[in-house]
Amino acid sequence: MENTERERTERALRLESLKKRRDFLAAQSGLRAHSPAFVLTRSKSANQSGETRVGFTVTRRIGNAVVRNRIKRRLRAAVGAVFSENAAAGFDYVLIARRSAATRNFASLLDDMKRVLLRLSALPK
RNA sequence: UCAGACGGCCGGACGGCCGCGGAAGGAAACUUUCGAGGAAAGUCCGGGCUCCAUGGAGGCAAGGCGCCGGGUAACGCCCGGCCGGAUCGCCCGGUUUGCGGACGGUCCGAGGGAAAGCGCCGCAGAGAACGAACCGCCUUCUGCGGGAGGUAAGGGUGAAAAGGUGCGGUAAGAGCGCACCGCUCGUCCGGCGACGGAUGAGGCAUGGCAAGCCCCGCCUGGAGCAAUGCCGAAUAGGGAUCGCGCGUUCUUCGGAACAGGGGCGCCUCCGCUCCGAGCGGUCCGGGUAGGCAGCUAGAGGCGAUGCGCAAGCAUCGUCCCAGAUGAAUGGCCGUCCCUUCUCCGGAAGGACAGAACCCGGCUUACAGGCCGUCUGACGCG
Repeated sequence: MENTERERTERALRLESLKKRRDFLAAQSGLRAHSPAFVLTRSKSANQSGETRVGFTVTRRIGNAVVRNRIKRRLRAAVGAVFSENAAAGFDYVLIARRSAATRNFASLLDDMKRVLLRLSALPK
């Protein structure tokens, strides 16, 4: 069951990465904001570790292994550039990639991410 | 020079600034160094490695393989041959449409056995195989419609039609006879062998399909790195041990009497029956999450020399070249190389595709480029 799920969605890590399936599910059931290349979700409450953790979800529908790897790397690079200043500390984030994440201009990707983080902060708790 | 076929190779290059994974050094900050592919893919074969099973030999079943020799750890892979087929060139016989044979080039072939047996051979065609008569041909009979007999030369059908061509022969024909070619069998010679050559005999009915069953020969235990080994929380449960406790009295320590609690639908009495322990500490073994090992120096890469037609092998030298585990290669910039678009200033993009224990193969995907061989066209000498 877990195995087939893993095969179907294939997730990745960074910053302090999410590793457990239940952590992914928790973050995805929290707050949610959309952008052209990805969807960003954040857990409802801070985790125990106090560190900001990020996970990536790139489903098999997006493309083959090469495309999925590229998307994870680009999103990871964007997170590294933006999160330290703009993200809420201690929360779990999950980025769900869309197809255009592979080709969207990187500067636009950074703008998207800043905007989406602001929107999440503005939403009611 | 261009085009096509086949084979082999490469598959964007260099640099800068931020980051990522491993290793080494360091007390640390950090430094140094390495970091995806020819297919990493499909998981189709062959092995290494690990665990399980397994006395020896033989037989049966199932599955796989199938010309010969060599290469290899091994293979269903590779190399070199043989044979067969397709095609092109050239020569010869013959003839002038065609046909047969020899030689050479290129390509293709799951290429043992079809006079062991069974089965199948659509459509067309008379007939697709216990040697066949639709038309035709010949002989003969006739009531002129046709009948009987002979005949595989000709026509027609088909992927395939009962050895081929020619001459003789005949009523017409036929290996019926002869020559050449082909076939089968024998002998001799050459070759390790598949097989080839020569020669003799036999006129020589006995089609194709075995990636249909089958026959013959050879090979074969099973599962896989989520293998397997080690370490090992929290929580629950198991065992050992210590402390306190385990109603009262008696005891020969087995128990007995009384008291207490529960059940027999409910209340009272009586009767019967059942229950009487735990709590805390320490330690032990199994074992889950998790962690470590397996995990990368290898049938290894590169170079030289020697052997071999080649696949490849041997010797020497030299190099260390990913080891992640929600899984490391990214972002930005500059110069150059290609491709596309263009308002000629520039803009966009870089084939197929991402290691997961490791090798040898096969298959499939692949923009563009380079080299070689062959064929054709044009040009030059």
